[in-house]
Amino acid sequence: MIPVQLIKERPEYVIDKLAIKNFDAKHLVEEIMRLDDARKATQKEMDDTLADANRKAAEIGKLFKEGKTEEANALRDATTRMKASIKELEQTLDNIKNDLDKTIVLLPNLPHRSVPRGKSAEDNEIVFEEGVIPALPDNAEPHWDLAAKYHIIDFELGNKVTGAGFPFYCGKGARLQRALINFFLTEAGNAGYEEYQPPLVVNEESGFGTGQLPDKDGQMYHVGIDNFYLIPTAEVPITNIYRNVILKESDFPVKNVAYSACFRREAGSYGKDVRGLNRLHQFDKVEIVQIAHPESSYQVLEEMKQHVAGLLRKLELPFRILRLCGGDMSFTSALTFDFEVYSAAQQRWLEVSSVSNFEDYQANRLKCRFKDTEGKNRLVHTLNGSALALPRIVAALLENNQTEDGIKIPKALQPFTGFEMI
RNA sequence: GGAGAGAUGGCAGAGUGGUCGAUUGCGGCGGUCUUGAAAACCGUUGACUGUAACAGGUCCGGGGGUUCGAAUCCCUCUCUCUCCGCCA
Repeated sequence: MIPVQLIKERPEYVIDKLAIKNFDAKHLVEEIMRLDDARKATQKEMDDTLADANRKAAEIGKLFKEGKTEEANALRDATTRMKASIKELEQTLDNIKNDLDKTIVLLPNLPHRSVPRGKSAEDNEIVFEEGVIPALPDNAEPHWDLAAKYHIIDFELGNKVTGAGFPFYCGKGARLQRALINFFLTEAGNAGYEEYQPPLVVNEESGFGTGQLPDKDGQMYHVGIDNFYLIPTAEVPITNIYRNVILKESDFPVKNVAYSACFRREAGSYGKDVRGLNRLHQFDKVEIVQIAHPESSYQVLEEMKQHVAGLLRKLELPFRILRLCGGDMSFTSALTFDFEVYSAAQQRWLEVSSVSNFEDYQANRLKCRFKDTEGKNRLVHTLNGSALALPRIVAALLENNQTEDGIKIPKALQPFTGFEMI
C-alpha cells in the first residue's frame, strides 16, 4: 500500500502517477485524506481521555493508601463514568482505521518514471533482444508432441490421477526438471543468494502480507480444514519472513533464493494458449527475492535482470526483455521487466520470468522497515523475480533443440542432467 | 490425538491487583586504568507511536473480559516443553 503520508503531502502527484496505470484515483485519494484526518482527531481525543483516566486511577490508589477512603470513592465514581466514553472512542477509532485500511489497499502502486503509458501487452516496450531464432525443419513438432514421442512428460496420466494441468514428468523428463532446479539454485548461490526451502502452504496472515489476499483469493488452493493456502510462488513464504521485522542497515543486501512447487488455480483461462506446458496448475520455479535500501533498489533491479539474462544465455535460448507499460503492470509493482523466450515450433514468445521492484508498496503492508543512520525507521524496498520458471523453459528447450537424433541438452546443463540428448 | 507445565526487554530470569515499562545477571554502548587489549571499577542501555520539541498514548505470546486501576484475576486462541499414543 502507498504510505498515507505521501498521499496527504502530494495528492496531485499520486493521482497523476496512477493515471499512467489507467487508474482514476481522485475520489479514493480524497476519501483517504478525509479518513486520516478523522483518524488523527479521534486518536488525539482518545489519548487525552486515557491520560486523564490514568492520572485519576493513580490518584485513587494513593488516596486509599493514605486512608482517605471517602475522597477515593468519590473519584472512583467519576472515573467509572469515563469508561463508557473511552469505549465509544475506541470503537469509533477502530471503525475509522478499518475504513482507511480498506480504502488504501484499493490504490495500486505508483509506477516508476520510466514506465511508458499504455493499455495492454501490445504497448510494452522491447528494451533488449538477444540470440538467434533457430530455423527448424518443416516437420518440427510442438513440445506436447515431443513430450509424448520421447515419453518425458505424460499429461494424460496427470489427468487420470489428478486433473488437467498436473502432468507427470517421466524418465529423462523428470531428470531434466531436477537438473534445471539444481542449475538455477547453483547459479543463484554463485551470485550470492542464500538458499531457502520454504513451506509450501502458508497461513492467512502471510497471504495478506504479500497481497494475494483478499483480491486473489480464488486463484489460490485453500486447505479448508486448517485454513492454509498452497503457495502460488515462493515469493509468498520468502517475503513473509520479513513481516513485522525491523532490519539493521548492515543487513543489506538481503538476497534469498528458493525453489518451490507453485500452485495456481488459473480460474478462467482456457484455450490453445494453455496447451501443454504453457499454463499449469502445478509447476516448479526458482525465485529470487531481495530486500534493498531505498536508495539502491534500482541498481538491485538491474543486477537481478542481468542474473536472469545470464541464465538464458547459458541455456542458449533466444530471449527478449520487455519493459511493461502502465496498463500491463501488476497492481503492486513500480517497474517490471518481463523476459520472453522464443519457442520455435509454436512460433511465439513465451514469458519465462518477471522481475519487479515493488519499492515500499509491499514493505508498507508487511511492516518491514530498517533503522537508518539517524535511528529512524524507514520502509525497505522489496524486489523479486523468477530465475526461472521451469515449464516454458522446458517447452522452448524441447522445441528449439529438436533434431532427427533427439533433443540436444545445452552444454551448461549437461553436468546437471548427466546426459547430452533425449 | 490424550494428560500436564509454560510463554516477561538482544539473551537468561524475578515479579500474583496500585509510583511496574517492569528487580537482577549477561550482553551492548560510553568512560577510568593500560603502549594496546583483557580483567576490574564507574556510568548508561527495551520497543512502537506521537510532537517542531516537550507532553501524551500503546506494548509483559495474540484476542476478549472483570476492575477506578491488570504482567499479576477470568475466558479463548496460538505456540513451546515434558509424558503417553501414532508415525516418514
